Amino acid sequence: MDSIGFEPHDHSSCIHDCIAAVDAQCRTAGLQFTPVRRRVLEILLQEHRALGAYEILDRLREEGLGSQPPVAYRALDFLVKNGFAHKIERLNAFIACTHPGEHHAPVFLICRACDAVAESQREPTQGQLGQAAREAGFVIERAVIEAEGLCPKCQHVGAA
Amino acid sequence: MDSIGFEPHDHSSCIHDCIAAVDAQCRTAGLQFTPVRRRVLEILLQEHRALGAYEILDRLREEGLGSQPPVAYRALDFLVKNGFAHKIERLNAFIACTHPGEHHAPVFLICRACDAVAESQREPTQGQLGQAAREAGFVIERAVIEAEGLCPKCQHVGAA
DNA sequence: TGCGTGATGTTATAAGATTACATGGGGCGT
DNA sequence: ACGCCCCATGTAATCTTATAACATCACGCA
Repeated sequence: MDSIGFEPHDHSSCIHDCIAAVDAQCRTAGLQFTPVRRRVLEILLQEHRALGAYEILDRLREEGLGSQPPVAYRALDFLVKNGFAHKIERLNAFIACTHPGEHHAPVFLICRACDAVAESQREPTQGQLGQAAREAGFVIERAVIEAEGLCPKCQHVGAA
Repeated sequence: MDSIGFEPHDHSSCIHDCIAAVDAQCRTAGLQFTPVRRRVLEILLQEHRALGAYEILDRLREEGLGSQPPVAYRALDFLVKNGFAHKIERLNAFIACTHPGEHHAPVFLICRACDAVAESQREPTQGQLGQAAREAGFVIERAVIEAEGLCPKCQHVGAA
């Protein structure tokens, strides 16, 4: 799994590896990786784009795994809280983490043309955000960093 | 008006100055700074925190300036599009810009205890986000950078 | 067995945002 | 003055996103 998500890669093994990693982590952390939670993560992993909660819910419904919003939101809460998925605030949508379990300070690059989302990692307390916070005497606990623009592929297509 | 919003300051003059600055800018840019738009900006300026669209709508309603959601959303769209206000994605809420008209790459520091929001400016193409984008071949058009944590004042109160 | 904890099922509703269509007022060319 | 266009506004309806509240179930454990 690479840190940048725009390159082609072996997707089915990427899915399998992620599930296995999360499964192992849940075991050691004493967390219940239940069928719904696992399935939601699989659904998210099938795309390198963000899915809305209701999009996920639709798929769960088709599979008979639950039909009401709280089912999807609860699974997503679990995944997000434990760092297995992230919420993209800009899109009100969710995406699987590409570095499950690693120390977390995600940065997202969102392509406005093809909706692909790449996740990268940065130290939030360094760099310009950290500097702004230090100047203000502000203590950062979490940071949302989401850039919107064009991925390499889409820069060369319509070239809007 | 300072670039960091946690210090005490002369708030009524800050409001007045902002409105005057925006008014002048609208004049030169040929934009209509209508009563609803002006009032919404005033409402936002009265607080150094983000307000939801419906919170704003409630105040407009009390004043007889409009009662349906589109009234508030349209005014907010105008203000955001022209850089006089910003949307805080993390909160689904809006805040007046503290640097109206200046070249814009805002960074927000959101206090989770008192809800104060400070706005600072950074060059988005520099720093860690820019670096991540460059590595990925991604072209940034807009960036959402919102840090959540504790402002100086709240660090010394309950000390959660 | 009985209890507590955490996951699920289900109903209802809150909160945030947009679509669509009707109305009105100001500037401008004729 | 007239008609026209553009932009802003008024309003109803609807859609999307998210949560509250409460019942039930399964498991581990005293």
